[in-house]
Amino acid sequence: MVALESLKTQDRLLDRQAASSIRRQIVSGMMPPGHRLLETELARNLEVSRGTIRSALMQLTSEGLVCQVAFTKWEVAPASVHEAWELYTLRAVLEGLGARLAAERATPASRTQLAKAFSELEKAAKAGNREAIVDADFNLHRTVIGMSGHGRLIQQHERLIQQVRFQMTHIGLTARDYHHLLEDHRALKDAVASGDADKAEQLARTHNSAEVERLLAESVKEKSAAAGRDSPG
Amino acid sequence: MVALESLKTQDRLLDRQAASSIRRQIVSGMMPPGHRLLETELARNLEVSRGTIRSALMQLTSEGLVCQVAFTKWEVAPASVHEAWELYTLRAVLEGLGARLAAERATPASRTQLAKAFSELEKAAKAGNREAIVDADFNLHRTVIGMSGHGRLIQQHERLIQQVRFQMTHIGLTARDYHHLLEDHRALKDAVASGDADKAEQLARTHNSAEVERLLAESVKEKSAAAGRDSPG
DNA sequence: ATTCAGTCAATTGTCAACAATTGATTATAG
DNA sequence: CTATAATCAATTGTTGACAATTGACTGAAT
Repeated sequence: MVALESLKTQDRLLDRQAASSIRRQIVSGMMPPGHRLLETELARNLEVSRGTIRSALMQLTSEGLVCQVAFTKWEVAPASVHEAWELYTLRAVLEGLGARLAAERATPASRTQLAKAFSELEKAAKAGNREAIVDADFNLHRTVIGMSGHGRLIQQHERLIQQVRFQMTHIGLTARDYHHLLEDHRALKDAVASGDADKAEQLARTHNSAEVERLLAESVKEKSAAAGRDSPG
Repeated sequence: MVALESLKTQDRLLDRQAASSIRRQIVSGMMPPGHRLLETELARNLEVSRGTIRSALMQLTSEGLVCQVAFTKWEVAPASVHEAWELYTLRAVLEGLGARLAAERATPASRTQLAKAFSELEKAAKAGNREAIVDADFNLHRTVIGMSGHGRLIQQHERLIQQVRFQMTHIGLTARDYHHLLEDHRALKDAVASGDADKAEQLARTHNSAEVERLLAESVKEKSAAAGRDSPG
């Protein structure tokens, strides 16, 4: 049976649609960090009222993509190594919990779904399609979290992913080589599918911790390079 | 030097004040789970416009205290064992991360603050003041998280605490005996203050896991008692 | 008795006008 | 020339009116 799409979906509300539109533009990099958001301009472009835009901007603020200075302005959230550090440290523990619960609750159906998500990643990696790899990567993580049966975790994780994509675009964290990426995910998938909760949690955490390490390493490199330029003598 | 209160604080915005007012009423138990929230009535009571109330309700929705059914109604969020389970599992990993970071970054000043927060709990426990104990308990956890220097963690933790208090009020989880409570917190405080990150994380996690166990144990008891009433033969 | 379309009151969703605040600009005093 | 106060345009904050949607109620057809 195909689940009938709920007619009471909230997506038809104008403020949600406006938020989706602006979110896409932020996450895709079209609107860079610090970009000023004018209610009037957005209202004109999206052909809705200012009140609707305000509602959308408030949603995006609660998602961490927009910042508000009361009585003054709205801006796209800043991107920095510290922001990225916050996201990855949070992500490590949230995905750790998700992987543990997923392993404990795996069913034949969810295992199949997980295997499928992994094979999509494999396919993308073999094709070498950069964008498809990123999508499949996030989707695999989303699948694991979805298996947890933890509503709040699922929602927070989704928000986190959007923020990670946003920061990635602007921090310029280089991609890992596909072989290691694939093996990391295979191990995680197998741990979850086999019900090894401890191992699943540990793999999910170290997977993200590794990203933090790479991030900080690159940031140190950049800093020392900048210092070298500043005072080359 | 006393920090000058920022004049640009967002608290003077009417929607924030309205949200605070409604939040207080929900967390304190005045508005029970499922209680219907009428925009017009709230607007009348708080003497602001409906638009302002809408904005407040959206904030509270993003905080997990209110639910929206589009075009139909706003309600106080449901309380249940599952909700409480979600909160405590999340809390375990978030406070685990917070305690780890706090231990890594402890300074003389923050250690003093932590010691003070603990002694407040001690004082409340000795006095046997139920409400003061709960406040001091949450405040101690807040202090640890605050030491992490992790903005997103601090914000999410604050939201989590509000939700926990709300659920506690309505699930009716009985209090632990003060002795064990105090010793748990003393151990956590000492681990953080001494910079033992691994131990701090582990203590923070098990402290919360224990609450989950108690929660589930009581829920099973209630269920079997209910089953006993239903089919006593 | 039951189903189904129509009606209606209650409620939420959207909008456009108005008020308040801010930061930049200009004018003024020293 | 600098510091300070007054002014102003741009922008956000708040409101009340209007539109759309829902769920309950009604009554006719079967």
